Amino acid sequence: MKRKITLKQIAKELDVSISTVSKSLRNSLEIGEETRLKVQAFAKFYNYKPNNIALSLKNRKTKSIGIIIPEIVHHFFSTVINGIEQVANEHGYSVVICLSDDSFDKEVLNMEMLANGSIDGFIMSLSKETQFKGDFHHITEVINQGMPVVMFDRVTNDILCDKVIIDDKAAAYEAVQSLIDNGRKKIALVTTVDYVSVGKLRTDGYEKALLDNGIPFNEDLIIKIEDVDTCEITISELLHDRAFDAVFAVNELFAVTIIKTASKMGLKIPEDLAVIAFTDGIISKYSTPSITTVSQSGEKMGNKAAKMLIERLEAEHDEDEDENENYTTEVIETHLIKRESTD
Amino acid sequence: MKRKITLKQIAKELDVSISTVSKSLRNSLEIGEETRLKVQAFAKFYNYKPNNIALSLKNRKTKSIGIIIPEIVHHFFSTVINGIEQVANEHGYSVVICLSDDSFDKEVLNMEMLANGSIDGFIMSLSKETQFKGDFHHITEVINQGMPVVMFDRVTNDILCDKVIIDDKAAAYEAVQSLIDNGRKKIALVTTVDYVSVGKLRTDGYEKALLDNGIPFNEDLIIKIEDVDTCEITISELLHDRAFDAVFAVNELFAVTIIKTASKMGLKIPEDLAVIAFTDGIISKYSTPSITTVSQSGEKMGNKAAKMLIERLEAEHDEDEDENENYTTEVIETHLIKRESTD
DNA sequence: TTTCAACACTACCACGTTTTCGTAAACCAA
DNA sequence: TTGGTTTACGAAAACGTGGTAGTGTTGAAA
Repeated sequence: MKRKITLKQIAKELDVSISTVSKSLRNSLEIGEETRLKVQAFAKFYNYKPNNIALSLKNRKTKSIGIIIPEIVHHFFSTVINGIEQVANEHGYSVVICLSDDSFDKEVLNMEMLANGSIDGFIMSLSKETQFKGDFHHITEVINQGMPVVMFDRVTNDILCDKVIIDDKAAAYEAVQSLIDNGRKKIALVTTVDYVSVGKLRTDGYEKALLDNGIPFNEDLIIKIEDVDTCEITISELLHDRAFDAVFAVNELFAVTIIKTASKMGLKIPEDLAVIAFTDGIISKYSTPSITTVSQSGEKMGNKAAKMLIERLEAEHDEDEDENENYTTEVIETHLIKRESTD
Repeated sequence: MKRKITLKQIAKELDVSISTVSKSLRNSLEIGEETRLKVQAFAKFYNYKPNNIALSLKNRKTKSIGIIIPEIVHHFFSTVINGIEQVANEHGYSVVICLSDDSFDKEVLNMEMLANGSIDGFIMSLSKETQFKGDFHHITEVINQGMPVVMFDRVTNDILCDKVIIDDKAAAYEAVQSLIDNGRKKIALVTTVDYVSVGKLRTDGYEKALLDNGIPFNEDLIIKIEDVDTCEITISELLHDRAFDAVFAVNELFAVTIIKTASKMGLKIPEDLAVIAFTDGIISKYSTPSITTVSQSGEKMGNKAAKMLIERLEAEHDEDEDENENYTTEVIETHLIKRESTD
């Protein structure tokens, strides 16, 4: 068990000073060729690699970026991480991931833990509880300390920073419009209890599409679901009354559950019931019938978020005191992926 | 934009020495109460938090653990990360994640990047390419430097370290046995090209179950699939001949594809074709019909792996030179989750 | 012979912490 | 007063690195 070798050890071994070793390895001209080569050979032999921690301390840069998301076992978030990691890696950054479990306290804790020097900047999506509370002091604090933050998907207007989102309202509008175009009149919206920003926006889009097409907006057709496992009853009752002939679900889990319930009742998809879901994940693709979805390219969001963050990190160096923080909000394109659940 | 405050700044501001500040904050008795309280109040007011990087450098401990996995957009791996994160968090560790994309080079690169001080230990699952090449020098090197490594799922016998696996062979055996118990005789195995260790083991279990039940092992019933998207043809041909009445698939993607293909051909599941898949993910749960699977609790694997690693990290401190590395291999229990795709 | 540059290298500082050791001042007993 | 202990604090080293500013030697030009 040989510990990693340091400059100091090399210096001692070769009987030169630490600086000589350091300079030799960086090919400085101040060092004579003989010494330089000797040091380099020695370093190579012992596989010398500078210690990241020491470098971080010295440069005040860790070359790693912190990601805070509500959960990781979720296709959308995994793809975002994937997207972030790609760009980060290209630029020599590593990613540190913390999960908030949709809890405010964990989000705060994790941010504080990472903010004390561990990372150079944050990419995050708000936890449900944080959105509900509307308490963002932990984020402002981090930003005030000069640490750049990029928010994605679940963002808030209360914080000024770079953001990456999709146009939830427009996407929902498009989805509902396509149902209407196919002759559907009674379109239900299946959503979550809506303190989460995106749920609200999607509902807005749904409503607008209806109204623009002269279809009255009916509160009874908005089904709010707290827990997926208990929603079957509600849905089957409504289906029994043939209260609607199409469904727009805010996520694919709701969609697939509805389809399963409807199928059990003998309804044909899409003839008797058309279904569109938000968020394109694996379930939609492999469900029977496969589900038409609104794509929400997590990878692209991740790419973009990482790019924005890294750009800001590298820029900071130069400007320094230039306080014109022109934050931008990037909107990622969505489109409808037509599959078997619609005609 | 106020930068984070340091001990030095506090010291200067209060006109005491750095050591006094440090000691006051750690409630050392050597410091008089008056000074101590003054310092603490000041520190609290300016929200002083020790710098993690400096602490890491001093303590030679980063309190973070590195995870290297082939990909993150994969339910199994997400759950493992989840499991690791839970335990890590409880013990005050953060996790740094790097993706190998199943590439040997990226795996090596990422490990080298993290090994230079960024983390205290690794939890990893081998990339396909690494398993194929059989080149593990990057891992031995890290271990030789005294950095503990825990491998999970895709492991190798060529490396001595702690491991967390499931008994792939036994699990496959159990699955196939259950098909046989239900009267199936012509059982196909759908697997990947098998340089990945687990594929091999599952095949072994499949074979053993057949032989133990006096069913001849038929090479033609082993279907090796390179790419999911192109496998439909192969499968439909075989199904057409009614070459088999049951399928054991090494992952749920294969399983769901088979079910879709069979359904299109008018076959009834499970009457005409029973299906069991390895790896319990969301697809199996929400597919129609839902798929019977071998559970492979990623979360438990993650929990266990993290526990093993952290235990070793905390222990190291004491023993130090005690070289009796008694590595263990933990086997996580699996069980069959019966769903609609079998009778 | 002096001076000046080039060369080859070393000293020192800073990054932020903790910790060991040291020491001045105050107090007490003899 | 002397010697010893306690109280309250400070100096400095260490972790590993990298940059700036020296320092001393040599050789050559003035």
